[in-house]
Amino acid sequence: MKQLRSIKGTHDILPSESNKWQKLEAIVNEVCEQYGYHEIRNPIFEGTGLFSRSVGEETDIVSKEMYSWEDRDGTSLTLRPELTASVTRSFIQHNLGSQSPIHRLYYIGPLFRRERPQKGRQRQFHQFGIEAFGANNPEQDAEIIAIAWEILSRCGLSDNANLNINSIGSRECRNAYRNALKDYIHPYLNELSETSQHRFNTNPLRILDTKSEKEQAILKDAPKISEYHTQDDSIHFESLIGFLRAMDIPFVINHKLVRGLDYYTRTVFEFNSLKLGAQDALLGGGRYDDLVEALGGKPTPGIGFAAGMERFIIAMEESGLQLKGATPDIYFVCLDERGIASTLNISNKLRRIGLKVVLDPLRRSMKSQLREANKLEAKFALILGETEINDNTVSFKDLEKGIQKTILQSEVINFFDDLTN
RNA sequence: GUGGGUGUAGCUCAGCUGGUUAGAGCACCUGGUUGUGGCCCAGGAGGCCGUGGGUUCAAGUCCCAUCACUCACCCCA
Repeated sequence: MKQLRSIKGTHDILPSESNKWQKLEAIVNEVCEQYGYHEIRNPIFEGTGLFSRSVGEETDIVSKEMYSWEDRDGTSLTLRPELTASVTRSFIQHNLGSQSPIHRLYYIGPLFRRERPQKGRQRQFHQFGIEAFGANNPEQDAEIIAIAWEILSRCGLSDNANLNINSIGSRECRNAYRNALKDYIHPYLNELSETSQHRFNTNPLRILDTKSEKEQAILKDAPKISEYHTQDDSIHFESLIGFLRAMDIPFVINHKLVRGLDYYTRTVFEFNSLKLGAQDALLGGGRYDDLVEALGGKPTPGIGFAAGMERFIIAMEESGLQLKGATPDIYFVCLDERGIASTLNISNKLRRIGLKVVLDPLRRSMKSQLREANKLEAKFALILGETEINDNTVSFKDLEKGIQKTILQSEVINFFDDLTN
């Protein structure tokens, strides 16, 4: 039989890694709550239409990367390839907008895209992200970016990440700009790559972030989207820039930053890591003022970001982060079958006063058990053997200092209470 | 989907131009007198050399195929 292994592009997060994940999740939870954002948990799969309508039929994500299948009743279902669509669906479905004018949400969870795996890119991967519905003022944009910056900082990544921001304007701005850009590109159309030629018709703005040097050269003198901003677009963007400066968040304005999902309006931004390979986008997001309405809700502005957790973890490791898992306070060494019941009983009482207690279910020798205690970096050992059983005592050993003493079994809890206070 | 690189023990790797029972370090297990960890010492376990074909007296080593992993294109977080 062929050896069982995880599916291509999926991976197991083993205990040696999971402490990093827990650390990252703890930072996300803490920072989001500090800003008044609350967690939302959505289903892993949704109706396929949700994503084609929000993310965009022509995007790569929808057109070639989704895991979709037909359910038994014939409806098309899809493993979620991103979360803004789900959160927005949820926002509309539960009519959250009428419960309060502002909704600030965050999420952590797995996503699925059928891409060729490489460093920082998996088929099942994880993102955390936030979404704020209801406010179209630039201070909301600033708050979103500030949260991103704060999380990056607490993960030790802010020194090695660049923030790029741009405004792709409102709908009327983009319509005008799209025409101007097409007029500019049209004479060079034959020199463009096949994908760019295709995008010329489907989504010409995407041509802007091509990596092809030849195409970049052609685009050098292309019109800038900022020249087509409406007055409100300009005010919004300028205000945001002022707010970012006020918060000392460093950024670069990148006129060519356009993002791959169709629902963005006005502010778009991206944090790129210097510590990653080709997949260097750590976190990206933007405003989506038309999305709620497009999915059938009342017109409601929104803005959010999503961050790649695998990429965060890699970048944190590259930055030299060493995280130790939790180590036991006490390793309970039991040397006699008659003592097992007492060992279990005392251990539970110790755990109830908040201590981490580990014991050996293999009935191994003293030497083996203490070696294990040492390996686990336990602070103390408790030893229960024949003599202790006869005396109703237990031996206490400080494994760092090597000091040992005998205490009555009835006094163990008090002893540790005193010791740890 | 398209390229490049790599597949030998749990991990990191060695194995010269094909030649006996395939090695090291780390990790793991057990011991080093009655019940005491780290260091040290001794021993042990663990490999169909990714898989399938081929060439050869002989293949971990050469050839072909295939699969997997990986990096890059692409895409994005």
